[in-house]
Amino acid sequence: MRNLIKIFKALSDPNRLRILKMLEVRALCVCEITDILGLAASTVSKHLSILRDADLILDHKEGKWVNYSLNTRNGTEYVDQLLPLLRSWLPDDETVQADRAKVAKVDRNLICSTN
Amino acid sequence: MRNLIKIFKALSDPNRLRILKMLEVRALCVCEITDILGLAASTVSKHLSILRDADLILDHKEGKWVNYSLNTRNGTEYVDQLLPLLRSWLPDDETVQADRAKVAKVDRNLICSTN
DNA sequence: CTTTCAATTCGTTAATTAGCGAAATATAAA
DNA sequence: TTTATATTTCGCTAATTAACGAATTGAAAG
Repeated sequence: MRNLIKIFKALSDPNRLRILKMLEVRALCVCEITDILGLAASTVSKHLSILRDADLILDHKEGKWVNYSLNTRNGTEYVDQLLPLLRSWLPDDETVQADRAKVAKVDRNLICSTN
Repeated sequence: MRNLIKIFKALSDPNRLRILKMLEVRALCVCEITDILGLAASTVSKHLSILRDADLILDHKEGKWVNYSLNTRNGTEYVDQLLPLLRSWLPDDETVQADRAKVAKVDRNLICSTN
């Protein structure tokens, strides 16, 4: 019950849903997500930790970046069943579509650092 | 997005999950649920209104009682897909099992009023 | 070794939420 | 009509949470 509640809580925030829908396109680092959402980096980091604690996403370090990706096929029934559902949902949401258009264009070498 | 968030928020509380799992057994009135959860009636009423606003449950008046039931086949994709998943989850949860045992025994004519 | 920069942690604030009891509604029974 | 009872609404309090900026951590580059 605790785990399930943790997952539903993680899914109960619009910015976190936006992150998950962006990660359906491809893995992203924190500064790319921060740029697209337009939030403080610390806020995004917190959102990502909540999604990670719920086992919805995975993080893997790559140099000074941390890449986050969807935790598909992670072996826990809740996540394994919810992520495919989420993938089929919100295809026409304007915010989601705009976010995805940005994901396609974003270059982390331009976005991060040089500003 | 708004609707989906509303549903996930509704599912993010242990007492509300307990209510949904009880309603899988049969429809219940507010005082039966109140008795099983051991909360104030006003608190339970609020939980039920949150579940109803998310379209997860339905209410139908029957005399002085209000019966609540799961909103299966309600035609909205989120609820139609989530309720069956929820039904398959938490079968071994101790609290859920205890609640269901009480549901089987509860008689609203004994529980409510006469006390 | 020092600097740079992505990311995280910490402390604070504003907003949301679960809980309660008291008061208000609404229906059934007397 | 009056009384009893199931439910909801209201006002309050304690706890949780999302947001920010500042400070810290950790890896890469100079």
